[in-house]
Amino acid sequence: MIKDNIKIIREGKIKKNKYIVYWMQAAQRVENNPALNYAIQKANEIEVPLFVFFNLTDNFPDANYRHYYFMLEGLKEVEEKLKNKDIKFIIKTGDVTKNITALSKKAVMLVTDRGYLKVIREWKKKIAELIDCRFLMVNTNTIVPVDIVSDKEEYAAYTIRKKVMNKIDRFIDVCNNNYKLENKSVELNFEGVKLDNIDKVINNLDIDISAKPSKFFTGGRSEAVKRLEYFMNNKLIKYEEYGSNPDQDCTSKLSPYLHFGQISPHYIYKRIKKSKIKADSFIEQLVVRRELSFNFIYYNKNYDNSLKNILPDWAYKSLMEHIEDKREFNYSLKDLENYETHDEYWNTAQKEMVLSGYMNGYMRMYWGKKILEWTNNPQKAFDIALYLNNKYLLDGRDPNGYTGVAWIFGKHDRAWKERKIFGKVRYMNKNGLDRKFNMDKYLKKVSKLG
DNA sequence: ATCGGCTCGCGCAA
DNA sequence: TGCGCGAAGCCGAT
Repeated sequence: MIKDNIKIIREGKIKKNKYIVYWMQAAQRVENNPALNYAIQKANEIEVPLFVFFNLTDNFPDANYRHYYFMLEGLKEVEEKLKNKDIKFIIKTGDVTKNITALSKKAVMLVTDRGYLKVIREWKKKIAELIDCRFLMVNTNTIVPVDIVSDKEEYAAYTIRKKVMNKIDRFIDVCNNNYKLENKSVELNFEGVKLDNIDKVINNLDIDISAKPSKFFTGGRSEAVKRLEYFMNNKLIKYEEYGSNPDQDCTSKLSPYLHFGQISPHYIYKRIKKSKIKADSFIEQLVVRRELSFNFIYYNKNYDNSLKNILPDWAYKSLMEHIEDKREFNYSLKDLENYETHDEYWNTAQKEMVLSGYMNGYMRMYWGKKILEWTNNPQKAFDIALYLNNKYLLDGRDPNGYTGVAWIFGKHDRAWKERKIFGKVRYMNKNGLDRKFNMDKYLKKVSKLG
């Protein structure tokens, strides 16, 4: 295990006690899970049993029926896979701080995976103050840990590219699979939530049910691997040319699985490399763009709220200089949410997201640029875009999502020719879509969704 | 169809 | 200090 891949959240002696707990949160998988591996190794070394714990929190910000359903499908697979390894898996509802604190009382140490969202980091900080055993986390969801890549918020992709690419080799092998637990019997005096019936589990949660589960995505690691193999065999070779093209279907669609940690980026990277297919532009997405997103939300605590503190000065200043510019169209959240604008391409993109939980990458840019154009205040536009993004996309509430929305407003981008509303922030329009793509084909594709 | 200019600032070469 | 260049562009000139 590589030292740099582990972070001690709370020091503390390793106590003589009943068990080790792996609190699974960001890495919802059994395979290629460095945190699980670490916990198993430690349990064997100290000669204690181990169990895996998952806290099913019903007040996770912006998470709704759609997200919970996909997540629980994935957790059901985790349950089966752990059972095959004779590792006990306990899911509990309720307050995460209380639950983890209670479990820690009999724990030799507490191991968790590394989530980067503010809400997760705050949970851990709070828990660290309440417990008295050792508490550490293992990096699982990026290949290179964000603070090893860089010690500051990066300006753009070109400033982070070298920093991350030349560290991949150091971390790529942390996710091996062949760890076996030796002490298997754990005595626990409580029962966890059963996952046999996902609908029943969801009915018992107090969550927003307005976004229904996606018919086009099934959660779980095996589904993710299936998609990866299909992508490699059929799409990867064309990815560089057609990957961003809305009239093609040329992407991996692995982002929801990566979001929930159902598949490891290390595994994807290795699998792609092993295929020997030239995949520079896919690796650019998987590694450079992805690590840039994590860098942004790790070093900028305003990632979900204040444009003033998110954007480079030139972009914020420029948008503000145009705040009084007349907007030709001005839509309410309801108009947008129900895809009722004058713009058929925009409506289609929004519809794709609402119906499927996914939106084509290029259309995500166009979609966001129009929200900026049609809203009388950039901050309001940012809030609306983030709200819709997080509500409907299965990969919403992800570092990539926050970064993608910020990009619309100039983050990680450069200045362009001055124009109305946008100022120097990059502009996009319908002509660009018509020029580059067969948009009728995209419209037809989405109309088939329902 | 293709191309240059637009415009800012980081990082690196010198 | 100067220079090259950057997530996916736009627009007008040729």
